[in-house]
Amino acid sequence: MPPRPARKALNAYHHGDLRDALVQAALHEVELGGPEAISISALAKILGVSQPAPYKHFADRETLLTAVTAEAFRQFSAMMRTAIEKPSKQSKLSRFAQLTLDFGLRRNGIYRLMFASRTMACAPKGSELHSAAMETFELLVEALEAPAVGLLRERSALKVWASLHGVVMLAEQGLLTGQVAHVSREELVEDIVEETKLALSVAIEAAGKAGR
Amino acid sequence: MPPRPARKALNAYHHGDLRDALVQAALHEVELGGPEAISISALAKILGVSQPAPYKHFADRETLLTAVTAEAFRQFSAMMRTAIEKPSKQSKLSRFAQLTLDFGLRRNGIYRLMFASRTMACAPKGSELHSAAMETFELLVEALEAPAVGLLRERSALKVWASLHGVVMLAEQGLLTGQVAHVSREELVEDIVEETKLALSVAIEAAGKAGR
DNA sequence: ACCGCGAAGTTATATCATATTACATTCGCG
DNA sequence: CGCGAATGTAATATGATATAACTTCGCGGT
Repeated sequence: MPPRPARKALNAYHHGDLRDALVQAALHEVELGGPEAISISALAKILGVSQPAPYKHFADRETLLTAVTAEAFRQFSAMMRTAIEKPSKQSKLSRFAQLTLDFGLRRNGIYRLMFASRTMACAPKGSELHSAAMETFELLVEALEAPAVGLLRERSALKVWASLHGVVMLAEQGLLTGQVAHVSREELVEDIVEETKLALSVAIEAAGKAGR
Repeated sequence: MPPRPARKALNAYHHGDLRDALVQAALHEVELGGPEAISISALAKILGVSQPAPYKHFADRETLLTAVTAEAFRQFSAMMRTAIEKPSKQSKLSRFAQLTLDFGLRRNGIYRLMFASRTMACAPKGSELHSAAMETFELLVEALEAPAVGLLRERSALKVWASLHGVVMLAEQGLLTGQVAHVSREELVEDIVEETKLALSVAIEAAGKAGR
């Protein structure tokens, strides 16, 4: 999927690249106010075009949301790709996990768009959005650095993802209370990472013995 | 907190218990269409009152959403309370986990309202809503059936909750793919439960030795 | 060089939801 | 019984989504 031609501004009448500008501006809005903050008319005003102009590029608000979400996944993936390829003392999984936590809290609006909105739930398999999300998941599987024993690896990846997601959501919702509240979120995530690695290596060991 | 007086319908003019009726009707709508499906005017029409009538009971849409969410937590808690007190072959934790999964998928609209909406993120500590959510968390801690070793227990509860939440969200979003997709969600959850119990008992053992 | 088509804008407008204001009805209490 | 507070209605302002009909302009073919 080659990136859109990205034409330059043509003149005062034709914006030139309204479609892309809409997605970028929307991402910015979402970052501040979450998915529900996206308003077609507000975006049009920001970009200095008439209110119905966006409808030339997106059939409705939902369609725009979907495109924005897909773009968010691409940016997220790019960030993660960079992070896990950079040499480091920490394991790839640890970096992936910590970065996810950081992203989830710092850019919570976008995080919610990606992982907690109806938009994702409605994305049909094979859609641009669904594919972008699956690529992100593949990155996590890669970060596990486990030998390709299929099911085990995927299951571990799933559990890490699920746990990370849970920590982000609960933290954001102020539900990390009691003594747990005094443990840093980073430690909590590291805990999850270590537990996952341990469980995975034990499982692989067991699978190896059984297979022998 | 005693339940509201629940007055009977008085006459044609005064509805009698519009506030409660609004919350119940809203819950029904959310179950079908998720948090964003709540519309004040639609609810008014359904209940046969004028469009601005709801504003006598809720300052704005947000306030109504908050009340609906709190009610959802109460219903959820009541369901869980019943489930974990009923004698059964399965452990309390297992029943809690499986029921959560079931609730999260069957009544996903309400689940999202409770665990994936901005409403929760905005609830200040000490609010009716925040308290209701914390009570639910307390139930989970109880379901762990672990000796009161403080931090360890809370941390385990947190991880179970996070993982469960993640599985529900990922399942709903169609991201349980690959071979994992062929493992039933119930097995996945049981897996999480067993892993949690194991990790907790190991940790308690270790803590016991260290303390001795 | 021109012409015409289609892409990408515009203005105008319909519809609908939120929210407020001013007014009406009824409950319940002294 | 009568008065005030609670709870309803009618009317209206505001703002968002979405569509329709019209305008502008780039571009490709002749």
